[in-house]
Amino acid sequence: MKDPESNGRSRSTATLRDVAAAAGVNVSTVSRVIHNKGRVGQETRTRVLEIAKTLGYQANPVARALKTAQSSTILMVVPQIENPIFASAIISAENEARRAGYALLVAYDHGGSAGKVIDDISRSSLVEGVIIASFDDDDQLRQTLAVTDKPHVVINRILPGETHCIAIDTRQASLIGVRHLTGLGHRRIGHLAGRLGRFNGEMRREGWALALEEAGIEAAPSLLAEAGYYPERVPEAVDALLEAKVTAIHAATLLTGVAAIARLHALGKHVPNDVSIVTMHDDLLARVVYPQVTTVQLPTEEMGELAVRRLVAQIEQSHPRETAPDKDTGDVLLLPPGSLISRGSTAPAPL
Amino acid sequence: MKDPESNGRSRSTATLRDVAAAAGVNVSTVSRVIHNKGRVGQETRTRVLEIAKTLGYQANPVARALKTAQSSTILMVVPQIENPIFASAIISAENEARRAGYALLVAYDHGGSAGKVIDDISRSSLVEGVIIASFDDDDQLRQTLAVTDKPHVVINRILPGETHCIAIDTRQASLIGVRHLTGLGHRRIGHLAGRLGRFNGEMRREGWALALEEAGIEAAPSLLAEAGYYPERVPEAVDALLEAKVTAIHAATLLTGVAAIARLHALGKHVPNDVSIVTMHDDLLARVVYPQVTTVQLPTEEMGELAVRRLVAQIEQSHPRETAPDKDTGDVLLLPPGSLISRGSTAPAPL
DNA sequence: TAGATGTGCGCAAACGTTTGCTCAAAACAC
DNA sequence: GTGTTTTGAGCAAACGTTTGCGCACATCTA
Repeated sequence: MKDPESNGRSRSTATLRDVAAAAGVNVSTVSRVIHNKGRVGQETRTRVLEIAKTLGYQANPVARALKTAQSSTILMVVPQIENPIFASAIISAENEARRAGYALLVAYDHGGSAGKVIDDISRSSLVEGVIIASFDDDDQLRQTLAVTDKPHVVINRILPGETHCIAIDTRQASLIGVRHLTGLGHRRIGHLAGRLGRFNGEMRREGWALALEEAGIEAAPSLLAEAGYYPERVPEAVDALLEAKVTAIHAATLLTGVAAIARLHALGKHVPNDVSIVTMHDDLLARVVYPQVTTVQLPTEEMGELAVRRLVAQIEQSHPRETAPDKDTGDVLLLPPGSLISRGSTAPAPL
Repeated sequence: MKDPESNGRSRSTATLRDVAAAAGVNVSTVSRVIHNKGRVGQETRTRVLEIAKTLGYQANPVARALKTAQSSTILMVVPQIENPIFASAIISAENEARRAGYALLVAYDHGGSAGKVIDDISRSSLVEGVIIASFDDDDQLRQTLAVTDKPHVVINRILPGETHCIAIDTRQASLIGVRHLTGLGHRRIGHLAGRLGRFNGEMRREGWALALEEAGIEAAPSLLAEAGYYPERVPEAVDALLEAKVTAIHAATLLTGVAAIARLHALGKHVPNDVSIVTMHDDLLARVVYPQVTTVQLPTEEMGELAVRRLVAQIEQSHPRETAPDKDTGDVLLLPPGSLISRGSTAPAPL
């Protein structure tokens, strides 16, 4: 404040002006050199570059953001962080963002509406786009998105009417999982459902029903029990399925699948001899319990990565950068699941 | 670009100038009103405030950051996000940061050195401080911190020589857990160790040894098996402990504790009748397996929250804000663990 | 040799704030 | 009524960039 010159050099990083002065050129020249933009002579270019390096020049991202109105920051809102699906999506998103030169803000939507979170953050920070995963219902989410005029992509679900969504085809994942069971000779296969009436809950239920249909089995209502994402609701649901004499359970989420195994243990049932369990998403959790869980891989990392890729594409098409525009701007995207990982929780149906 | 006036109003949010113009005052006056700084007449103040509201004025955080050299952004680097300890620390940190008016960048240190990550991000974004959790060894981490001239606080470990560290007293947590076992009459208590030689690994081992000592039991080397944080190393370690005829195992982490239970199951041992298991950190995971895991609560959320509080205190003392300086700037902090949660994985020692 | 075309670079305005200075008017003291 | 303090608000510089414009000089073409 009192001695800007020396302050600028001693305390903080060198500024464009410092470099310019040292190189005996104008700041604009330095700027052009840095960005490889405009015409600059070869010798000045190398000289400037060299001086910039020795001075350790680092462009001030804030100043750049102010001038260009691009903050290179994106926001990702998730409803849970402990959910391994989101955890892995976050990791891959952060990575991809960094690679694309963006910083990723991660916010946690406390079960409340995501809108408030976005507002809060947009107020204190300038975000250029939002990746949003939310458990809000369709209308609520649409409303949230309507308020935010920024580019956005919705992940982990398809929001009808919304152009940019990336979800995983969990119907297909369910189909694969349940087919494995029918292939093992199971006929009475229960579905430990996620939240019915919501996108993912329904998709999974449909996949289960489809597989049964394929095998010529009726998807009786008694074979369906809802537990949402809440392990504490699992015991009751499992008990209901046992009541229906199932020999196998297809769990909509890894967590509830594991909880189901625990419940069966507690009841003295053997997994997989008495009851087989199959679920989806292959995470560490599937491998630390006994028996290890048969599951269907879900491309969660791909989802996170693609989300930022698409978001960045949107952002940069509104204010084009130097990079060639990515063609990858399809609309709704439903990623196919990976393959089935057969582990100890499934076995042929008892005779 | 071509018509800044209308652009400013129509496209983006209203600017300070817009408000000033509408109120018939100078921008500086508006600025002062917004910040409650300097002398402004009562009537102008209310008028400006009103106009600002109807125009939906939102201060541009980037411009402010440029002028004040405060970006109100902090960075948190963690080595794992799927580790429930970090996950909960992240959540609480993000929350506290938001409350304090800061945005939280979360980055994932890919097992590599944290230094590179910090560099990367600092380049693209202006962070004012860093919260860092790292598995790097002491020297490496010290080096990383030395390069970064920003305020920082280290969490999840005590780094000797570093002033701002917040860790959890896992020695005490181990002590509590193992005491529970000795209280149940166990005499042969194995320790499924974390990474020995590292802060947390050692603390936990020490706590275990201490509790044994208290009970007049020798901490024989055969009672110690290292598995790090890696579930895949657990089976072998558990087998070694069984070889040593343990009746109880104290696992250094929740994850390896759960994996130990799985291994015992696989071997046909009953938990807790044959072998009791106690571990630490009470997370969802502890409650979705069978039997549910006896564990010691860890104040991980408090750690995250305190970390940003301390960091913010550091930041604001270097360039004071209007808020009164928090007194809470003690140095190394070792948070006491919570209480023992007794669940199904522990039982009295077999006779 | 004169014009036309390029090339390399400086000038200065802008992005939206914050803040020290200045100064007129209002309020007070005597 | 004059002189002094206080109050309210405008002016303008600055934060570190980016970029359109323009100018001087070099290079070509006829």
